[in-house]
Amino acid sequence: MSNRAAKVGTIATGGTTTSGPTRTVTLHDVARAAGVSTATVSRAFNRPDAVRETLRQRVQSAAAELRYIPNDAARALVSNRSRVIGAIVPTIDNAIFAQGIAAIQARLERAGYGLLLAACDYDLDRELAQARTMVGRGVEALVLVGAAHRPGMRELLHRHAIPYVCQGAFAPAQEPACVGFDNRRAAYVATRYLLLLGHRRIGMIAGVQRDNDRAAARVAGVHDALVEAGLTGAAADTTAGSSTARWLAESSYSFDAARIATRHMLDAEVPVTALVCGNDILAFGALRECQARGIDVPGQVSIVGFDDLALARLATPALTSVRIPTAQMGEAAADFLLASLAGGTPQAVEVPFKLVLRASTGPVPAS
Amino acid sequence: MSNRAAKVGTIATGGTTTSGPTRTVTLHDVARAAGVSTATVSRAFNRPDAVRETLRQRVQSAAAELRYIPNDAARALVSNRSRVIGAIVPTIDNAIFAQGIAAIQARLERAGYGLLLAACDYDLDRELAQARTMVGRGVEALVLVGAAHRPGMRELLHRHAIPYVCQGAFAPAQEPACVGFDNRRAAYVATRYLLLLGHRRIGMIAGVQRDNDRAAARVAGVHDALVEAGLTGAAADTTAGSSTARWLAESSYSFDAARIATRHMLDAEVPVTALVCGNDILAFGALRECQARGIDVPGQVSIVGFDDLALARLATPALTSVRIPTAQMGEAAADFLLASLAGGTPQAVEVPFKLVLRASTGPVPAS
DNA sequence: GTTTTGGTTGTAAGCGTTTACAATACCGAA
DNA sequence: TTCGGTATTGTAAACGCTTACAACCAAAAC
Repeated sequence: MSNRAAKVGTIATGGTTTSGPTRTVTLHDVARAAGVSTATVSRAFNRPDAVRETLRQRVQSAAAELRYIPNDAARALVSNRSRVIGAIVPTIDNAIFAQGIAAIQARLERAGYGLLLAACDYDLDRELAQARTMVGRGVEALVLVGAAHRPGMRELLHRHAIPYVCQGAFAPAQEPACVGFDNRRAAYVATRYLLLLGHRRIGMIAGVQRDNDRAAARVAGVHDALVEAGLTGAAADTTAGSSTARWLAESSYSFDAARIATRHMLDAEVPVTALVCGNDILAFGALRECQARGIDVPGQVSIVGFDDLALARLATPALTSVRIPTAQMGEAAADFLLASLAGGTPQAVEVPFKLVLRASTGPVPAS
Repeated sequence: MSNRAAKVGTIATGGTTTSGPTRTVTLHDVARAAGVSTATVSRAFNRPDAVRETLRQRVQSAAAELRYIPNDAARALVSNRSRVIGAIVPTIDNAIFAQGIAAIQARLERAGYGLLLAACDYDLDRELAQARTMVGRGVEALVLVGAAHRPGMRELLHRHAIPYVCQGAFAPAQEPACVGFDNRRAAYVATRYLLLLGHRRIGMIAGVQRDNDRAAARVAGVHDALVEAGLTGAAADTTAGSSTARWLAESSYSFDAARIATRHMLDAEVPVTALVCGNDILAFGALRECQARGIDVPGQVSIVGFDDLALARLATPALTSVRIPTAQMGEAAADFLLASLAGGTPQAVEVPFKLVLRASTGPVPAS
């Protein structure tokens, strides 16, 4: 990148005239104004102790006077360091990701890095295309969400020696560069809780599994618990809609879609008494659908969400949900990258999740 | 920016070996492989019709073979175009801004631009510092939130001839480059509604006004309506805590802070029967505080929010709130910038707001 | 007094692209 | 056949900055 037209204005007088945009102020201009070489100016900024106090001061004031702003494009070109890191998330408009991005941005800013952001809308092909663009733009590292990506992604990152970290899923076996939690176990834990409450007819409203390993892992976790409890065949297909997976409905992550999915589940021959949802949005949809039908939650149906959004505790009834430490995860992801850039080889980090019990879950109804 | 170490690997064979990162593939490499000059390769990419079909093909396949990715830092350096736009928002972790960012990013991506993002945490000094950094990084344009900024901001943008747009506030008189709505009028309309319901003791839980012109405008809007109704002196100080502004409490945008502010307002000698809140987060805090005290909403106190977050309609009671078309606003902001970059001089655009009536507001209690 | 050493500063060579400008090739017209 | 004109292509000069290397200077060491 580089500065657009800029300003030198009145070099001679050095006055702070408020004239319009003029030529860009370059290292050269500062050097001339300070009466030194460009090398000295560069050093004065990058390795202050390598230049004599007096000169440094002269350079600093000349730079300030001229309102010099270094051109990072030139700097990046020669030093091969852009000081920018990229992040590609499924969507920005989901508090989970927004919080993660916020944490990452804050951490990176403190370390002097900028954040280039893109949303792939849960489309891995698009994710790869965006990654390519970002590599072209010179990002020094990349934050990705989830452990599953197109094969080309690994190759791209590898060929360009770009450090990266997969956020939101802890799967060191599959992907050593990850920071997250065990989605499968979290879903398992949530389901176990329902089982403990006596529920046997447990259904799941899951997110779309295609291109989403977290959604798939959550389905697997619920399945694990059900199988363990002898409630479904171990070989049950976990593809939504398959004849063997009556307990599972897939839905896009939208409130209204979730209502529809819930409707189908509620209309089944043998209605469920509990619902595990792939995330809180889905859970709210399920909750609303139940309420619209006059089904009491948790009296007749218990609902468990996932993500523990801020609304979870505000809803009525307050939603039982799996809490993820998003900010902590974002910080850890940023630290992971920063460590890689510093030449280290950071280890995968697992953050804890926690099932937060609230009012949307209760014992299985007597009937 | 530029690519980090990369790959040439086996130029001779051109094979797709999966060797580790090697030298960066440059225009030169492609030119050599295709047997043409670098100029031709460059043209083949940037002005395809300026180079013969056969050659273009040769170049394309050579580039693909080598997995060439142009170095945007070099391109930016010489062409003075980074194809990156910056955005500085108060916070990413607020659905209002997240949605705006999402819309902007999507629109920019379609136009071939990247999005560099930063959050200033409602601190205008920090905003200015981040803007400087972004200018250094070479952003071609900037999206800001709100119409009020430090004086240095205008100067910076002007000197560097960087197009920008202020989002979230429509105030063409103060700031011609804006896309948003009239916060003051929106707050006025919300208050008028409460007045129509018969409320006379109306209070406001506002966001921190310092460094936040939207928050201040909303306070002004409520004030306008109160004055018009003869409910407070026209000269009333709108600074929270001032002796003349008993109707106003300021709070940071957090649920818990809002509860505290509400508590104070509720404890006043003459308790309010209605509360206008600076945003929905504050409204939820107020709602919760009321519920915790056994105060019925809207039976005893009516509450109006601002922003109409997704949770507004999910809360119990559902929240009456002012809806802002965030996505539309984001798109408009992006279009504004794109138009500026194309050399045009786009006009300020005003987007509509709408008071969405729900269950948290009702007629003033009989008492 | 001369040499060494170490700290400062300047010189200049790139970094990978774009793009004026020059050079060349090809076309049809005269 | 020759000439002007029009496509194509190549040559080479930036773009603004970092940094190896050389040059220099003063103080310390001999």
